[in-house]
Amino acid sequence: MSAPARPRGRPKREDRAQAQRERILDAARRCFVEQGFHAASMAHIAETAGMSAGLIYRYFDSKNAIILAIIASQLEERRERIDSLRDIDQLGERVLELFHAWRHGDDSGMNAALFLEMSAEATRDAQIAAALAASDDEGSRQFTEWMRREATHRGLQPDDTELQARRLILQCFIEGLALRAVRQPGLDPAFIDAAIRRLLPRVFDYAG
Amino acid sequence: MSAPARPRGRPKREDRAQAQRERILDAARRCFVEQGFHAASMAHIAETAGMSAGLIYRYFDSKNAIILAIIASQLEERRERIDSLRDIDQLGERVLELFHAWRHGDDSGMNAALFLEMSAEATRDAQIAAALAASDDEGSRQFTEWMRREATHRGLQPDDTELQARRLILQCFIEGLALRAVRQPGLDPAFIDAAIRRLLPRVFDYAG
Amino acid sequence: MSAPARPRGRPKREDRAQAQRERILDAARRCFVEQGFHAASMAHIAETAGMSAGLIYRYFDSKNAIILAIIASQLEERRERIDSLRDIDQLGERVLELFHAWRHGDDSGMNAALFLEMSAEATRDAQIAAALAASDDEGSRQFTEWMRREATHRGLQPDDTELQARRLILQCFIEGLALRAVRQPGLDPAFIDAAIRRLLPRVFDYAG
Amino acid sequence: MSAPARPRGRPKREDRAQAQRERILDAARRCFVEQGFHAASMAHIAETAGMSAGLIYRYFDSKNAIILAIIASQLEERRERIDSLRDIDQLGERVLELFHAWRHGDDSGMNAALFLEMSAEATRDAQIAAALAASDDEGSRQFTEWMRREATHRGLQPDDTELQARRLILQCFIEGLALRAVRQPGLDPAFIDAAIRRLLPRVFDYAG
DNA sequence: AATGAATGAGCCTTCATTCAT
DNA sequence: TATGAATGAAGGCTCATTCAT
Repeated sequence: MSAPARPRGRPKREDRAQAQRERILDAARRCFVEQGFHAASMAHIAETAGMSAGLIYRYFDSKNAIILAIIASQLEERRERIDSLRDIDQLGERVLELFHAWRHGDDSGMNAALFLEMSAEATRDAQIAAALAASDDEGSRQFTEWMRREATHRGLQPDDTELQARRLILQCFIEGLALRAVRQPGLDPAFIDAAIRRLLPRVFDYAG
Repeated sequence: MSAPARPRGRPKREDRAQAQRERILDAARRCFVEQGFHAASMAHIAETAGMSAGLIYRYFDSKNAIILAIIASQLEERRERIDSLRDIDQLGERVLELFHAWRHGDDSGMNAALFLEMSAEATRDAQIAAALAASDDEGSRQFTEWMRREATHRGLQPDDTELQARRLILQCFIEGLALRAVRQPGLDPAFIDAAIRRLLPRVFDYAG
Repeated sequence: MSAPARPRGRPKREDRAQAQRERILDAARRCFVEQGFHAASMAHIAETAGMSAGLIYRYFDSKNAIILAIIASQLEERRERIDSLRDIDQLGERVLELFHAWRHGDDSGMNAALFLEMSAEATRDAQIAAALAASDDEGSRQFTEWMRREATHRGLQPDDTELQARRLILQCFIEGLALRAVRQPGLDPAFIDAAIRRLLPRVFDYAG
Repeated sequence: MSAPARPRGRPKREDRAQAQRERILDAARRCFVEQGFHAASMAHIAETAGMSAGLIYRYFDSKNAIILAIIASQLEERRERIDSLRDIDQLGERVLELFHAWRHGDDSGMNAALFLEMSAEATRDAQIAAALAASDDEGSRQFTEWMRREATHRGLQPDDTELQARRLILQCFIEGLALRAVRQPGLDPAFIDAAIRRLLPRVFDYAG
């Protein structure tokens, strides 16, 4: 009864450590975005985080551990993003928002270049590959569930094959937007909006 | 008979130099695919190319110059790919072929991880960004032209806005497949084929 | 009854400090044996001692001070070992016991590798060199005295030159056993026992 | 026929590489003697060798490889020392010479502190332990053979147990001298000579 | 008295690049 | 043209030591 409480008094130790970890992750994200995983040095990350290089190693075992932590945090965000997805009308907005976040980065450090690089890195790092695969699996399941609920809500009963095809199309389209965000930073969002409005009704079989 | 008949009396000098450059680029492509831009060392590239590290610098100013040259060569390939695109029925096949090449690599060293990494690199390197942007522009124009010809051939006259939306959707979908190739190397091609067969008719407004 | 009766009213302060010092020295000995002087980290010593790294510095000025203290404590042990040496028949047993202690370590942390390492360190550290030299001097004197008593007891009167030669031979043999303990950890003690039984009578001129 | 010759012309490549390796080993030996294995930095070794730190890695895989190479070279020397051992009268001289070399170092870098430290290191490094064990085995065999020849020459036929005991006594004595060389650098060689003259006849059962 | 967060110097190693041959 | 030895600048990481709490 008294254990999980401790709201008052002193959060201290644990909390501070967590704050430091966040500080490091924030700095690392910024550096990775600017320079890439390999080009960003621990010294630069430390400087960005406003601490000594050695101190980072009290909170992370290695540079690779930082990369993995960043990946984990981004996966967490994606989970929340899908979780909070309401009806189908909101989907388009959300995709557009994602494009914005990818281009400019948001508070959470979501960024398209980082997304691409970590994906490429999966080819060479088994830990990263495993983390991404696990996350993709969960994300797919989550999104498929959402699609099913949506369809039911509209009185439809699409079979699983159908749903999986829709999911793959959407997933590729959205992830393809990450590439656009990176390679065509000046791309007009209105243009993307138009494409979304054209694509979604056709994918979900309803009159746009 | 004796080779493609080099214009007589012509400087064989330049040919040799060009051959050396190709040899280096081939080796570099292979190394970059295996290890990534930054992790691949000049020594390893030289070894793969069967020459000394120093010699590479007679043909390329720096490691970065090699990266740029590889990007340029890949753009060239894309041009050819679009150029040789025939009717709309072929489009699906081609996309599937591309997915295969991305996953397993083909002779030309086309590879999804490399594609992602070079895209991410554009964020940090102006030269790369410019090269990619120029190529994307050309590719878009090329593909739009192809779509227009196709439509005309089928007795339609889609307006430009329409065509651009279609192009963006397709581009994102295809480039998104690069991410799938990298993050989900075990993905069944038949599944992708199904998605393509579902997507294309809807994008191009014809009965699949 | 209540412990060895600490002089009444005396500062228990100093006792506690002494206890802490011992705790640290014990831990350090263990770590040095396992990893060597330089490879053993203060953090590891602290952990082994069950205290924080910072606290060690309240009791020792530096890592080097710990090393010196350990050396001093081992010299003290040697003094006791020679002091308690009875007749010549016991000498062989004692040497064998020493070999065992060197190989497996005993409570006091006596260990051959540590012995060798501290000897080598004397080459580079004047303080260590001085401490070892002083101790060796005392040990030699002590042992020579013991030999003289022994001889007298058996009705002999060996001259000093004679005694010094014997001492040097024995000292080298015994210290050489430290090297064997380290380089040949599987060496059969019975074999060493045989060598001892052969050597001692010849060195001390009596019928084994 | 022509292969192994190549005395004239250009030794070049191979020879230069070997010379560089020697240069590095010499420098490393000096540094290790001065500062110990762990305390000696690659930078310092490089400086002593008159080259850049990076270059060392063209000739040795790691710092540890240098240590192993030094050990190997010292073992080689020992082999030659035993090989060239003639009659028993020479043995005493040789032991004394060894003591000198240990104290002052000779061309080959033989040095007692280094000998002790590498022995201690065997406790923690399996590769070193294996190298030393193999060498000790060979050395013992070699020396036992020499003793047998010697005995035969003098018309004796000691059994193997006998020879092994003698060998162990001598080995310990000699290796113990290494400790003396380190801990008592001012020790008078005449004194050691006396001990040797007293020990050898007793160990080999002849009238000194 | 005790903690452990924090620092900064230094370590081993790698690598793009240059240059004498 | 071609080699590969050589360099020097980092890079990731460790650790003795200090200090605020």
